[in-house]
Amino acid sequence: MTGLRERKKQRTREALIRAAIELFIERGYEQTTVDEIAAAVDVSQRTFFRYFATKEDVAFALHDMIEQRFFAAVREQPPGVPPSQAMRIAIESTWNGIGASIEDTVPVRVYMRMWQTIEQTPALVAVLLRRSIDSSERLAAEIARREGVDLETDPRPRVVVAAYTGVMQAAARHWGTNAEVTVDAARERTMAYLDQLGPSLSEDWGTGRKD
Amino acid sequence: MTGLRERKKQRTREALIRAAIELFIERGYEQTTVDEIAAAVDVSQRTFFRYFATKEDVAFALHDMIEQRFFAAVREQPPGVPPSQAMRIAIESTWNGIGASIEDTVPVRVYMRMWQTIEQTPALVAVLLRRSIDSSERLAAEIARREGVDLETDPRPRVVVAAYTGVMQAAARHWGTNAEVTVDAARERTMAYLDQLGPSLSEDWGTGRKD
DNA sequence: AAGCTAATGTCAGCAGCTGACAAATGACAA
DNA sequence: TTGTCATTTGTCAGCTGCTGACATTAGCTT
Repeated sequence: MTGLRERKKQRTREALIRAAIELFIERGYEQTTVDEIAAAVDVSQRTFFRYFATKEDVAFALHDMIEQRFFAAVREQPPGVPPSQAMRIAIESTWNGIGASIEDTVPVRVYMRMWQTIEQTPALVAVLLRRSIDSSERLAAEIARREGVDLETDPRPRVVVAAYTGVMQAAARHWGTNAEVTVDAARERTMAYLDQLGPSLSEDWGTGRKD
Repeated sequence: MTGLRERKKQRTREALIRAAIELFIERGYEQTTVDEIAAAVDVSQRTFFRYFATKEDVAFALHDMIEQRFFAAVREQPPGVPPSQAMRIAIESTWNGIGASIEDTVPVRVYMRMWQTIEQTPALVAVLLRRSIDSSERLAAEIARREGVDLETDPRPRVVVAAYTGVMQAAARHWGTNAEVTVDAARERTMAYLDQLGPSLSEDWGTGRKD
């Protein structure tokens, strides 16, 4: 189907991802040199940087694949489903299909461990959040399209998206710092947090306030 | 009052901040080398790194001062004020007192321009967001304390904070990319976004949806 | 004035990343 | 099959952010 050249490139790319993630998990992101990753795949350092613009990029390769699925899930929601619900459903379905997204490259357990490595590495957390801005913008555009409102004049698309991604990030942070997380646990935690969004904004939390 | 040594250090520090920010605004963050900043203050590069651990840190020096004020404003809110309202008030009051926070070091207009530089520099955006995680955590702790709930078992403190900071970041992003922003405009934009939080989460946006 | 300590300078070196050019390796046609 | 062409890879040299080690300077103390 595709030429030998294409396939070879694809293989090199996946090999770099696997080698990098293995090393990152094993000895930490900052403790791993690009030279080491390149050496593990028997490729020059310069070649690594031709596949990935930065060392960070290879750390997010799996994440990128999964995110693609999420967007597809949002687009699949029939019109009429309100924004917050569409996002909720897409989030849940992405969690459920996470295996299908990456299993060709790496088992899911490896992804979960890489995720923890990300959460525990400040430099990677920074990059993660930066990337989520771009995603948020794209997502807001999709919501605006669905609802037939103008993204430039109506703040609501960006606001819902901001609130949701903010809450999701908080959830991810929470389970990302615990030991040995399963997909199920992560999904549950995420959904639980989302369910709290409405109640948390209400005036009265209805608990014994100490004043 | 304080020794000559102390004062000299303080002066060096402020000189570095001023020089750095001037250069960042003028020719961009990435286009400015640490050597240039150090040279502008007539100090060795090594000395720069003794004042600021990273080049990024000096870019956020002003931001840090203002954030301190924000936390003070939150703590000043009397008990009984619900979390979302306390945050709202503190945000507004921080905007109003922004001059008092930094005017000793740099005029407010310079801060606004530096802010735009940050927003337009992906690497700095990343750092900004990473820092906001730490702030969020501290803020959630403060909210939990005010409301007398347990931060570890009750997700609501982190969820409100996440929603609020998510929305604020979206607002900042919006005005941070426009040309020549005033404090007033920025504050208005921020508050407008926050006001949309509730409505945006409601099921029906009540607009002509095209389906 | 002498001695102590904190701040600064100098230098050497590592890691991430890039440009330039040469070498190797698939693709494709004669 | 071979020769040409385009793409990919390797090599090398160099810049920038950042750090450790050690020498030097400058403020503080008695």
